[in-house]
Amino acid sequence: MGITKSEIFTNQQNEIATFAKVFGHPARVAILQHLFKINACVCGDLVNVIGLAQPTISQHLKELKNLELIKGTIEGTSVCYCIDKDNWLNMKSIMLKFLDQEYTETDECC
Amino acid sequence: MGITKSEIFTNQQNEIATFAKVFGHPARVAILQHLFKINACVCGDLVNVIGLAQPTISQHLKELKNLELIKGTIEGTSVCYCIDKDNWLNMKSIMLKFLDQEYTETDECC
DNA sequence: TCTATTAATCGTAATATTGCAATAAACAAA
DNA sequence: TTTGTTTATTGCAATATTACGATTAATAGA
Repeated sequence: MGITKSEIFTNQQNEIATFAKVFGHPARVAILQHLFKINACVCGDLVNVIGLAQPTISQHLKELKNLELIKGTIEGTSVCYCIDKDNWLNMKSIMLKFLDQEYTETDECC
Repeated sequence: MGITKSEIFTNQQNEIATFAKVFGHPARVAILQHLFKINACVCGDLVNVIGLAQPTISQHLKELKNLELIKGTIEGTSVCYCIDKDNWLNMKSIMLKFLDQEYTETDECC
């Protein structure tokens, strides 16, 4: 039905999935990598850098803003985007708990 | 159009997005957490543990198998699933490179 | 062989996502 | 005010995802 049954999962599981989902598109990965790389705010060159239409980029930026992974400051007619460092670290710690799970190999295993 | 323009992104960006996408559903997060937790193979109790219908679980397992994050061994009438440890570590190192990007705060930043 | 058990596949409905043209909104500068 | 620049929003078409009933396939055990 295209609808995820979030209510049968824990908050932690839904949170991990929500963060992962936003990274599940290469354009959003590219946007974040660019923001890290230039090490400063981006005012408007993302459309040229990524290569998708302006409304499409704007939509991807909105999803990143919704999770507060980036923040945008209005500078005249343009908007200045950068990584929201605190929230990025918070997300990272949640994702690391998931990725770093330990698995003790046992004989029972296939 | 619902179709991702993978060709305009780097292999690395697409790879990150592909892994992230599979973690972008709480059922798959829950399946993986269960496989880590019981620390052995699971032979068929996933449907009871997760709470989704058998065809749905089977479909999620298939996606995890496609990325080789889990492997299944046939044991009589049932199938035994466990984490593919080597490939998990490989995925982890790819994801960590993305999550661990350093951001040196500068004065130019908003 | 027949029956029960388990997991995969097929088919389909409902919903979500992606992408962009067109447009709107907000502001700077002439 | 008018014009140009930049970003957000709207609306829509195409495709993807999620979920599950029905069915199939494979095998164990009676």
